[in-house]
Amino acid sequence: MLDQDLVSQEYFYNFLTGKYSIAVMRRLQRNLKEAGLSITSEQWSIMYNLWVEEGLTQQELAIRTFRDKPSVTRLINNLERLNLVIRVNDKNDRRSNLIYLTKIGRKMKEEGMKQANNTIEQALGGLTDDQIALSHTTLHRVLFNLK
Amino acid sequence: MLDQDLVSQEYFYNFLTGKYSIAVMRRLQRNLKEAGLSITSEQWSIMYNLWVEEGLTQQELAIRTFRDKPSVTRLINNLERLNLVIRVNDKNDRRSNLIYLTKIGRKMKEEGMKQANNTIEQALGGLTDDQIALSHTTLHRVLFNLK
DNA sequence: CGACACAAGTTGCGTAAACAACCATAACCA
DNA sequence: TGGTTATGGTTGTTTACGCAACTTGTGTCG
Repeated sequence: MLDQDLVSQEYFYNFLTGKYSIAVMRRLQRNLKEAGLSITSEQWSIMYNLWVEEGLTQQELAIRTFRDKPSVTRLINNLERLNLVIRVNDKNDRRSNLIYLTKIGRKMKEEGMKQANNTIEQALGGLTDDQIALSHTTLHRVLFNLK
Repeated sequence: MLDQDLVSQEYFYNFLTGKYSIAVMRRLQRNLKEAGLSITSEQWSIMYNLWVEEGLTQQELAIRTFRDKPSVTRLINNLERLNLVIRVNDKNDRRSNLIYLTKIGRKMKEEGMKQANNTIEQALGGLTDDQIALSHTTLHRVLFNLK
């Protein structure tokens, strides 16, 4: 491969190294902070899934956030320390923890989603609905390919 | 915002939480490992920029990889320990370090780029050139918006 | 029933991240 | 020229990640 190919394919390599994603997550982090929510974007991703559905197992959260089990264990540890979620041992399968939001965690939903939507608007500004929809298809395929 | 909106907009929130990027970077990591290259995907992103152009400052590497200065400092530390790069103090501006590849680092280019291209092929399999080009436009805009 | 595979979660270790504070050198400009 | 500002890099702290190894509890099947 020639050097000029390296450069012309820069987009692909930016994708490989997470450049786009770093940009988006950093902005989300900043927006959350400015809104007075002291959670990280990673913690947000757990909270988001619980806002959609409570009582998920850590395993299920790992799948939905595409993180591994140890990462989820530690994210839940930190969220529990912040009094945003609690672990409830599953009576039917004592291996599992079911994760529930606390009152504070539930109350955070409104502002948390607002900042998420802000971030998305900032990221996608100037793009048409068609462009966005097509990228959706593409990224969905990427996830399917790599799963 | 209603709960069903949460779900229908799932794509956006996956983007926010870096789900796509995690998938790609993890695959790159795996491909590198299977090819016998013991570097992380983050280290790869530094090496890639040096394969394109040697003698960059850490500041310039930070901009090109969209990472902050401390991250680059530590990535270079680790790459130096692996004997893949060296810091050379700039005679003209003694604040700067110019980063050069070692022989080993240069030799790694071929296999490193091969695995990167493998990863991209795996990620984009089944997508048309048009789809890919459009996503390129979209992601480029995202970066522009958030820069 | 009991051995064995499997699944959920945790812990250990090395690496990487953001942010803030800091040092050294260079550039600016009054 | 001398003080202020800006820039390149490092260090400290907390958080997060990936992988491997481990514990505990469930399911399976001879």
